[in-house]
Amino acid sequence: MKFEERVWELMKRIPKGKVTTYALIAEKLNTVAYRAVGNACRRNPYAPVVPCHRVVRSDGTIGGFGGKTSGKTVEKKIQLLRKENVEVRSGRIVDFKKVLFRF
DNA sequence: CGCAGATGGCTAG
DNA sequence: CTAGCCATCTGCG
Repeated sequence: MKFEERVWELMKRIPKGKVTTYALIAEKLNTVAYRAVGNACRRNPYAPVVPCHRVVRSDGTIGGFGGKTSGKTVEKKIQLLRKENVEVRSGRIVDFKKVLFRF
C-alpha cells in the first residue's frame, strides 16, 4: 500500500456535497506532506473514482494547479462541486466549514 | 493583502 | 543515489 493509495481511499470516503483539505488528509495519514497528497491527486490514475475535486485548500480555495485558478481542471471541479450541493464563489467554497468533511 | 520560506514525498535519470 | 517537481501551509511585512 503506497502513500498515494491511502490518499485515494480517504478521498473516496468523502461524502457527496462535502469537501476536505489537503492538510486534513495528510494529517489523517499521520504525515505532514500535504504536497504529496496533491501530487497523488494530480497523478491519480483513478480518475472518477478519486474525487480530487472535493479536495481544496485549508482556506477553502479550490486551488487547482499551475499556481492560479485559471485552469480548465479547476472550472470542471467547481461545476461538479456546485452540482453536488457545494456552492463555489470565485474559486472559493461558500460555507466552507459547513461542507468541510471531517474524517 | 501580498510575498517568501519551509516542508514531505514522488518521479525520473 | 541525486536532483527536480508539486493541485500546500504558515508566518511576516
